[in-house]
Amino acid sequence: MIATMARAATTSDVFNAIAEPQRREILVLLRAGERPVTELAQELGMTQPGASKHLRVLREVGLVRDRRAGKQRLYCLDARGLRPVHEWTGGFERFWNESFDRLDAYVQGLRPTGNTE
Amino acid sequence: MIATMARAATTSDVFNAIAEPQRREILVLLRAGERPVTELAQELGMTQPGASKHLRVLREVGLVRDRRAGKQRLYCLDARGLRPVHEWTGGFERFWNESFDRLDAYVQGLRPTGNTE
DNA sequence: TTGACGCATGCTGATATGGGCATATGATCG
DNA sequence: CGATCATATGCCCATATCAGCATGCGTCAA
Repeated sequence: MIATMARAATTSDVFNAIAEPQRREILVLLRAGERPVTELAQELGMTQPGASKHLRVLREVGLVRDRRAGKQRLYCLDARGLRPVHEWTGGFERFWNESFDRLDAYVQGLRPTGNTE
Repeated sequence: MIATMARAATTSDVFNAIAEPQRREILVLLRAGERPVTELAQELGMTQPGASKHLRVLREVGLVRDRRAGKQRLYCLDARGLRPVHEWTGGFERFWNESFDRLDAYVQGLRPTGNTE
């Protein structure tokens, strides 16, 4: 393993897990309660295998848990893993609240990412 | 664009930008104030080209801005882009605060009293 | 102008990823 | 047991990504 390691495995980090838009959508959907794979896949317009793969990643970082229910497997949210992310970003709160010296003016013409959900 | 698109470009999404541990470290360092590339590279134990590349990604999603200062190029934080992330994760706050009905028990590594609802 | 310095880029190699698809695995029912 | 739904996996492909290295480019000093 002198390898070059292109990137830390997505499966090992919550930050990476939620870097995927579709995985974020899954999490949002699961706020409404546990759901079987097929239903999630359908509501998000992805294939069943696709949903399963994303769910696996989410499960491996602990953001979701699964439970057997007959033939189905119900996935439910375990958002505790998101807390570190919330806190980490929170560490920058004062930097977007305080109107920087001249930062505000400087950046006036920029367009924030604005990707809210 | 018939492509299979393996993943949304990192450069287009803040979530992706902060999925990289080293980039997060850069952001943390920049809270202390603007810094030239070489200094960042040195403090984070990465090569100068490496730092430049990460800084580029951060710049393209708007998390940092740069300013010429003689031969140097000073990078400074613009954390506003982190706000959406903070808010998105915040949308899950109640899920890690409220002690779920039986979630708490369930997850604490034990079996519920057979009370499966 | 010539260097030296500071930083950005381009290129390569190894690997991680996500999507599509076919198929294995599991569980339920007749 | 065999048929069938519900999921998980394995494979392949195209692409994204990261690290290392060499090099291009702009700036400042002599």
